[in-house]
Amino acid sequence: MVEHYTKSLPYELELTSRVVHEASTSLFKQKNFPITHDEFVILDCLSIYPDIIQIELAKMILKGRAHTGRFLMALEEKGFIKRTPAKHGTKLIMKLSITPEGLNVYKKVSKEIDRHIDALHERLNMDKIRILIDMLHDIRKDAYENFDIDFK
Amino acid sequence: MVEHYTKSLPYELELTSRVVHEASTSLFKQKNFPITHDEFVILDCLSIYPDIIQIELAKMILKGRAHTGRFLMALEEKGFIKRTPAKHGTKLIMKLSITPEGLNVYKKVSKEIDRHIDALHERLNMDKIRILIDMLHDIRKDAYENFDIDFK
DNA sequence: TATTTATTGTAGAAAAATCTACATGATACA
DNA sequence: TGTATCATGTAGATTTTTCTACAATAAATA
Repeated sequence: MVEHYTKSLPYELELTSRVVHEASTSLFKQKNFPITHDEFVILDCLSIYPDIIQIELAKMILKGRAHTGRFLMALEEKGFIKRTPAKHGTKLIMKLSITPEGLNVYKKVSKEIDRHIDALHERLNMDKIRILIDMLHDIRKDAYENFDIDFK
Repeated sequence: MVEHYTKSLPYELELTSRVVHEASTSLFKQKNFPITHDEFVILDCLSIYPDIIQIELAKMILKGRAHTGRFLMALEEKGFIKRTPAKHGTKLIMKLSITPEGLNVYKKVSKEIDRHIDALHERLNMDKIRILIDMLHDIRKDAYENFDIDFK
């Protein structure tokens, strides 16, 4: 039994996430990347799922639909993605695609971030990381089952 | 090596933390607790470290000093804590103490939260949790060593 | 054909989180 | 004694995040 909330796993997660977020922000600022951390996440998603639709993207990054739209707007204004009408099965959707400039930026930022993640992996041992990530999935599953969570 | 940032441990942490945060918010709302999640965290810290000073508290919860002051203001307005001048070694500081009403609320909320944390523990196995928490500490340590992080 | 549903764009407002700045009182120290 | 430092209180502004709302378009369906 854990005595205090601030020593519990959920709170430790919160703290760690905040620190990691701060580290990220600091890196993006220091390196003067032309995108934000959130925008990078979107580029990463698009590079994995080239055919993802906006609603799915929103679910994936756990942001609201409108909010996600804003990120996309910003990315498009910067010329890093394009939104073009396309067929998705029978439905018409806006296909999100990374532009060549977007891909450049994405690769540049990725490279930098990979360096840090690799360093982390060297410290932490890959098997444990695998276990950890599985646990994180469990925790999320648990939360979704027991609480009313939606991210609209 | 992890191929994509959104599959990496740092990002998984971020996602999980967001979900947990949402779950928390949902619980506090549903149960109509008279404090917010952040305020609960502060009560928890105070119950562990009754002699903590504001600056240390701020560091502990990873918020800025002024921001922390605001939380304390709110808690004091609600009558859940008191701030009284006191000696801290040779220095004069404001001693933060939980009022009886504050303690009641803290206990009530704790009890509810413990139920959920216990449930999580049943699913996750205590040894693994220990390992996980240690890893989280490592990750934070890593971040502090490699980035310029301060939370002012 | 008329209505409903799905996907998206985008503005505006609101809420939450954070930062900057200044002030106070007291001790430390040069 | 004068200056620096520490811990604090608190206002105001800014930034970030999120939500609400409305509009448009096209496909599904009744």
